[in-house]
Amino acid sequence: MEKAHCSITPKAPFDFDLTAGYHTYFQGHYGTDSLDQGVYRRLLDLNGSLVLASVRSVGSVDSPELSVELRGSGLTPERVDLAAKQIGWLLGVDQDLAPFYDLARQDPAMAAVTGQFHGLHLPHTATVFEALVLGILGQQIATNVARIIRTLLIETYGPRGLFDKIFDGESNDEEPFFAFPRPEALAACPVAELRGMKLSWRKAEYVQGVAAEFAGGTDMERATLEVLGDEEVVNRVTQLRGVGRWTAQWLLIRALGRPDALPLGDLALRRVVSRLYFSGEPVDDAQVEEFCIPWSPWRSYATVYWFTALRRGMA
DNA sequence: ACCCAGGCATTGG
DNA sequence: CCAATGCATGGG
Repeated sequence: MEKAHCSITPKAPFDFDLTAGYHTYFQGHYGTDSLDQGVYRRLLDLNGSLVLASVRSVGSVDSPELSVELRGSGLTPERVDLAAKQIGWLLGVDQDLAPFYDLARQDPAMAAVTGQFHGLHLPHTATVFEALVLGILGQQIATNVARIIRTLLIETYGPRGLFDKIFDGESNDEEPFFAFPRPEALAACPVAELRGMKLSWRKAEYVQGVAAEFAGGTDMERATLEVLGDEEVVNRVTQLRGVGRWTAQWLLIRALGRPDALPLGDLALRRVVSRLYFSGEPVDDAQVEEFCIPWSPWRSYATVYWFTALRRGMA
């Protein structure tokens, strides 16, 4: 077991606790990610070998700096660099929040939200596959139910590594960490077995199908989708069974970091827009879409900040 | 016991 | 092309 260190300089403003916390749904632990005592941890799957990254802030919101400790084997300089890139991507460190904040200033409700959550960047998933599977697992069910199901899938089929929990120290207190399941692992898993993950037949079929697509080589990897326009990405991923416009829009936000996606159909989005802007009167998707026109081309940011307000009890 | 929750595909008009 | 329906699970 080798150890290596590196540092990352996010684009300011960057609030580490908020951003890592959003990634874990403001729970100490959510699926593959944990935020504990100011340390964000994630088991990276670097070309098939497992590296535990422990990240903490050594700067401030306006002068951010992250210290990363890596543990694993084969930590060559190239792989350390790759790990740093992945951590940076997971935490969205390169995003420039300024244009969105400028727009938010014109809206009192949003100005309050961006004031409260100043420095929140939009976290990303490690892969397109991860965003798709998490999306499917989250369809139409309550977030806490989704959390149970996602965690079960990850801890059953995800690559597992045992690591000392102490940051930058040694102890005999080892703890298991999980990376997101690889496509091959889920593709090899019969639908009947996936149903044991508290999935409906339908969702088990969706997950199996998406896994088979990615295990067999696909034209939907991030490198491929990256060069396409939003619409073209949506057209392509909605070809997959189980992936509709809601999942596709969340994929644009979470897996590709697109700034202007809008997950219409999302009940929570309707609820938060209703509460913040329509005095709690119910709104439908058409009203949400119309209302969000002025937020373009920053609708992903508006969406994530509204969700944060909702999750943190501001709406 | 019910009803709803950060949808989707399928089916029937 | 729009509306209705089944689906799994856990919490209110």
